[in-house]
Order: sequence, then C-alpha cells, then structure tokens
Amino acid sequence: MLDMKYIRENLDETERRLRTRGGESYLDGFRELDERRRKLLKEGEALKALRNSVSDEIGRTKDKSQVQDKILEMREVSHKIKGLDEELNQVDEQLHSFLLTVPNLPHLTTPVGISENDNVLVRSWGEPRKLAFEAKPHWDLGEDLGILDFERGAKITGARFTLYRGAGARLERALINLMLDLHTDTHGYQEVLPPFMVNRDSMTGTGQLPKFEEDLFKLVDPEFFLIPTAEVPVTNIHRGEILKKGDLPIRYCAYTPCFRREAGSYGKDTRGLIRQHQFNKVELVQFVHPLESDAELEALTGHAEKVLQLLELPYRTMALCSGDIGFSSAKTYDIEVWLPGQSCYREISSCSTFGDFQARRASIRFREDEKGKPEFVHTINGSGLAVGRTLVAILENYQQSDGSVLIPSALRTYMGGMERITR
RNA sequence: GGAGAGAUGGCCGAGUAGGUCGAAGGCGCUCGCCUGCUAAGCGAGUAUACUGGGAAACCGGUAUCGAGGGUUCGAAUCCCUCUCUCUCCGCCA
Repeated sequence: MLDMKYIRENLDETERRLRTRGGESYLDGFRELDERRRKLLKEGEALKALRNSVSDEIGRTKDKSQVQDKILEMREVSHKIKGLDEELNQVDEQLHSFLLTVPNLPHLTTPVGISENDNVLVRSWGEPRKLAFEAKPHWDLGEDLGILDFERGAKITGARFTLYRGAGARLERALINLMLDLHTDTHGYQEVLPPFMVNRDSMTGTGQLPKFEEDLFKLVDPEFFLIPTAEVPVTNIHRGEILKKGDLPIRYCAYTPCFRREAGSYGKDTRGLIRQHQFNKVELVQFVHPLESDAELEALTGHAEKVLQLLELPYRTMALCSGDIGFSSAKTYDIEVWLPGQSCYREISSCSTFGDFQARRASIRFREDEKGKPEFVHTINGSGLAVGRTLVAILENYQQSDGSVLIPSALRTYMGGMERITR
C-alpha cells in the first residue's frame, strides 16, 4: 500500500511513475474520495467534540431536570453523528479497498520498460554447457530414470502434480537441506517452519489479496488459503508489530511447499516440473532498516546465486523492467538457470525489495530511537531457490550420454554418497 | 465435538450498581538529580492512528480497553454477534 499522504501531495508524480508499469491509469478518483473523506471527518469530529463536552457537563450536573433540553439536543446531535459516521465508513472502505489495489511504485533504479524483453542483464555466471549429444528435457530423463512419475501424479490429484520416487525424492530433499544449511550456517538466516495455510489478513499484508484471489487455492470453512510462497507466512510473522532498531535486520529462511492455481497459464509449460500447482521452495525473507534495503537486496540476491554456484549451474541475473515487476515489488532481480534440455534460461529465483509497501499493509514498524515515532521497515525476499526447478536444472545439466545423471559434488553427502543416478 | 474461564497500555495488573478513565498501581525503559565503584534513592517523562494549525519545536480535535454492532445525552464498564487464548472431557498424528 502506498502512503495516502504521499499520494495526496504528489499525485501527478505518483501517477506518472505508476504508469511505467504499463497500465492506463492508477489513481483516478483518489482526489475526490480523499477530499470527501476529510470533509466528513471534520464535520463528524466537530459534532463529537460538542457532544463530549456537553455530555461531560450533563454528567457533572446533579439535578438532571436542569439539563433536559441539552439531553434532547444531544440526542439530535448523536443522530447526526451516526449518519455522518455511516457515510464516512463507506468512503473509508472505498478508499481503503482502492488503495489495496494500487501497485507499488517502481524503484528509481528499476529499468523502465514494457515487457520481459526490456529486462536488463546484470551479470552471468558459468558457461552454458554444450553437450556432446542431444540433450534430453528433464521430463524424459526423469521418466526414463524412474524418478519422476507424471502419470501417477495426475492420477492421484490432477494435471500439474507429480510423484517423485527414489533418488528423485531424495534429490529434492537433499536440495532443501543444502539450501537451508547454506543460508543458516553461512548467510546468517534463522530457519523457520511456518504454517502452510494462512488467513485473509496475512494474504492482504503481503499483497496477494484482494487482487489475486484467483491465483490462490482456498479453503472454504474455515476460510484459509494455501500459501503460494513462504513469503506470506514469514513476512506476516511480524505483522502489527513495532520492532526495535537493534532487532534489524531480521533474516529468516524457510522451506515450504507452495501452492499456485496457475490460472491464466493454461497450455504453458504443461510438460515436466517447471510449472506445478505444488512445488517446494526455500525462501529468504528480510526485515531491514529503510536505508539498508537497497544493499540488502544485492546481498540477498547473492545468497540465492551462491546456491547455483555451489551446484555449478550456469545462470544469469536479470533486472526486471517496470512493466515486468510484480504488484508489490519496487525492484526485482530474477535469477535464470541454464537448461540445456530446452536450450534456454529459466527463472529459478526472484529477489525483490518491496520498500515499505508490504510493511505499510501489514503494519510492520520499528523505532529509530527509543522516543522516536514508529517508521515502517522495508521488506525484501527471494527464492533461495525454487527446489523443483533446481532439480530440473541438475537433471538437464548433469545428464550423460548414457542417460544417467551425475550428482553435483556439493550434493553428494546429502545423497548418502550417491554419485550418479542410473536406471 | 462437549463443559467452563478469560481477552485492558512494552509487560504485569486495577477498574463491571455507566459520567471526573487514554485509563490507578507495579515492573521495564528514557532524561535529570544525588551518590567517590556496581547498586540503591529522588524527580520528571514514557501508546497508536487519523485530522486541523504551524517552517519547525509543538499545540488542538477525534478515535482506540480482542473485533464488529446495539442501548444511552454519555460505555473499558450494560446487551448481541464473531475471533482468539486457557482449563477439563472426548477424539487423534
């Protein structure tokens, strides 16, 4: 959520920056609602002040017969107040739900552009492997090796669900452990294991709701949502809290499964593990001082990249342009891993700073000093990494001409010493 | 699922025959005084949001005692609904 006062005072500038996201208009109607709200507020509060002081006087008068006329008068005033309050509540609600649907302002360093074609290459690491034979896509490798069972997954649940078996299941688990160990032991994150279902307030706090309900799996009674990313429960750990300056930065990492409806992507990536309704992810989440967020985003992105370096998987890091960043994001780096089976780079991590956008929605604040006013923290997060896609990258990059797959050396202890997956 | 208890400021905890309660008291914290170490003692301060005024320091108004609604001139206090927490029973990984 954007700061109402900031919008009020910088309406044109804000609108201009929002439009770099590609939409037509974002703030139509704000001015009218805002002015109407303040008018109603002023009127109602004046009447309440009157009522308070007269009621006080009535209370101090022993002989109530002397103040009968005032009681009657205040009855009228209260009636008026009630009407004004109702009107105000309506306007408030309109304004609030309006603000909840306005996306974040792009960061000043976010490249301006329309689509993913305008994203900017920041750096690349490793050489895309040239295999001496025809590379197989991971779905063929996985089925041939008997470690990925797409048919059974579809039978058990439906499309975009997969059954992992044997070394495949073990590899997924090994990756989760490798990532968690790296981030906790060397990058200084605290591991948390949050609930996988959250309530509406949590989804609103991080920005998934109210706008993107159709992307979520929802339970009806009680009304809970399956998390689409650990960002949601982990960021909401501190919803409604005022943190101490000394607490910052707070760094959490969490393994969770993620559940996404993938509405609107029918027919896209229908084969293999790339786009599933349920996938595993290790997520990095930080609560930082506003002055630190830019630097911490760089650091966090580096933490995610480190996983790929350990696994010796070639990747590149892209700065997403204003037209391609997500609703809540101010700035996003995507890390894309090279997939020889498909001869392309695919997103394996997305690292974003949200500025105070989520913190304002979720009311996560800190005090600069003991007596200071609470200020909003900045939140940043990123995948470190998407586990299923990492498994895909390993299968495709480490495949051998005989159809077997070598295990990257960093992963072997986690695989009980296994060096190669064979049929 | 059944029965009961409860939700007050950073924490603990008063306040329920409605008015002087944004809320006693204690702890914690901040600042000052005092004390030739640490400690103790004394004094003052110590919620948040919105809103009006002001360059600012700050001053005023309104709201908030789990959430929402109701009764009333007036509600932390009365009524209703909901949420959450705790205890006991049942069930269960």
